[in-house]
Amino acid sequence: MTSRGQMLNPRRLQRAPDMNLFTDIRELVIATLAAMQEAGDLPREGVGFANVTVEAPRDPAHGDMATNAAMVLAKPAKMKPRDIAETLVAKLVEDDRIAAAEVAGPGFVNLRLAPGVFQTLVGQILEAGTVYGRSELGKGKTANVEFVSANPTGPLHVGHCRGAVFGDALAGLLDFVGYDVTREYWVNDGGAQVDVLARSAYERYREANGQEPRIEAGLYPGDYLIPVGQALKDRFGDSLMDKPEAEWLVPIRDIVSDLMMDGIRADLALLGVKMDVFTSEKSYYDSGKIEKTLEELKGKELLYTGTLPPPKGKAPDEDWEPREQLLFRSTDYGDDVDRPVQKSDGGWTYFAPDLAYHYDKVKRGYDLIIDVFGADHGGYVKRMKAIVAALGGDAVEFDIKLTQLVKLFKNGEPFKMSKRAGTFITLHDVIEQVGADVTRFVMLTRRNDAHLDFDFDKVTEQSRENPVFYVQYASARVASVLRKAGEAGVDTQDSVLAGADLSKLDHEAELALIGKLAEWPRLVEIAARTHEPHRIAFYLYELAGDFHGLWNLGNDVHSLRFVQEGDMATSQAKLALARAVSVVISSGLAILGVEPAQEM
RNA sequence: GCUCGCGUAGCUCAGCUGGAUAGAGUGUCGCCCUCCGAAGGCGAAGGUCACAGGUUCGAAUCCUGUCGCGAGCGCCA
Repeated sequence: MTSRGQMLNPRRLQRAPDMNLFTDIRELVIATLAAMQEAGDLPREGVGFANVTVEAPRDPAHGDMATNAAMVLAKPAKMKPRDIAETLVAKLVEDDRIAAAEVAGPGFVNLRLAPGVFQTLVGQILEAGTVYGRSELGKGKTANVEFVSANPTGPLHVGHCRGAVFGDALAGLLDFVGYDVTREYWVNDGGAQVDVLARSAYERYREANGQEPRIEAGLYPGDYLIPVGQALKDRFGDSLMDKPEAEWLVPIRDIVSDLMMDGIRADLALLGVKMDVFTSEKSYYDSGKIEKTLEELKGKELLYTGTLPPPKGKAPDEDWEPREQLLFRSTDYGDDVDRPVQKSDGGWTYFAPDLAYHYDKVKRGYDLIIDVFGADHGGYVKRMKAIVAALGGDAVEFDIKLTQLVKLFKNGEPFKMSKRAGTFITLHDVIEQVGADVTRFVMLTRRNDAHLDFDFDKVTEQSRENPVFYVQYASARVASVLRKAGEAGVDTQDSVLAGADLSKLDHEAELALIGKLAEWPRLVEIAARTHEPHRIAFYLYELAGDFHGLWNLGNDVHSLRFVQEGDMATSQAKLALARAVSVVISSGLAILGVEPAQEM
């Protein structure tokens, strides 16, 4: 810390680490309300403050912050909103952080903060660095985010890509607010689909041995299995040729699904996604974990043998007939029907490993469990929620996020994909063409449950229309102006800038930009609570826009430029603001897994 | 038939888990570019928040119903 740091108000050291101005002022409002009760200006009986909020008004004319306290309390206090508001205003202005307060509209109390509050925040941001905005929402808690979980039957495609980016960004967000996060991939290597994979690979193996492959309908036709066939030949020579399936299915299946997983891991690495845990479905079958789980559930009376009613509303049941099955009592926990866990041939249904897997996650003791599925798996939401509700009760918070389809475009033209013809676009292709950073950011420019158009040309365009560019451009501009100032002899270290005379940041436009920075901790909390990382991306776009706006003002109003020739003190104050913007952009991008640009 | 998601400006989408005159980009129209990075800037017009009820001081937001679009729906994966 520099000696200049001592010039700052030491009170900040006692502040909460999240440095959230909104919660600070809310605490002030609530303390003031409590004092009003003390003084007899407000009844105590039945008057709680839980619904009192402090927010940034949409319209800047309404001040920096507004509270709804008077309106919320009017009814329980049996008072008129304006009466409460006026007393509140009179007391609030006594605090030196409040420059002005007034009653407005139906009973809002609009607050204008003393410029010093905002100016001080700039220094705090520089001192805190990317710690600024971390809240304690998840402190001491653990979270598990399961995502991607694509079948190991081929390379990842763009659909998986969105799930991968979303899940990883969500995990990053939870990490940022204090959760101890586990990123997990559920490997479906135990079902019939890996048998199909093995048969498909066997044909490519025959092909490598000079035979014509017999790729029947239902097998995977993709070219990606050709080198796999070659690898099998390298390993087995022709020893498996013309042998019955029973002899080669298991060894080939295990080798090939491992190979596919290697490819998937490599693709995820390209995208910058690193899983903490890969959990294998096959290992559940092999280790008897499913049987063990079901035994336990029988003890809890969650399983029973019975028959399901025929499905309603579907075409007249052709071959449907009632059968006795082992069923999971999921209707007690919000599901539509009880789910069968065992097939009539004695094998497990697909639901059985899901059940065992989620029970396992519950037992690992996470405070928060999130599944990220593609939208085509929306039908599983209720049954999964039923599992966790039945087995975890209130001890665990469980959420399922669905990611909608990605539609690919090239120059505005839809890009047709066909898995059958083998012309589907892989995640690898996308990253090769546009890069991981662009891919990640673009995937987060829509809510997870909305369709996303991904245009190969537009995402690399350099214009305001392209949010990736626009945000990166802002951080590059800051880096550029800092470089330039440094060359002119200004000391631009964060610790020095933090100690600058920040009271020089007194222009409305500068204070407004700081106001935007002040929203960061609050925004992070909302995004984390709602499990919606796209909010980070939108905020960064807005912040970049505000920054560019201030920059552009400097074209007309020279006193607003970040470098003031011959005025070291003012330059440092303004550079501190610019740097604070880039700090927040960096930490926002870090949550999303994107590197900020130093130059472009 | 049932379940889930969606429906906001011409277009693509945000919208603080109930706040004030509903925002951004793009497109359209008008003006502007010697200037820290114009890779543009400023301004204007543009809305029955699908529709109808309800909850309350207050609803795009919560509840009910209707319509439209999408996805899913018993041993498959």
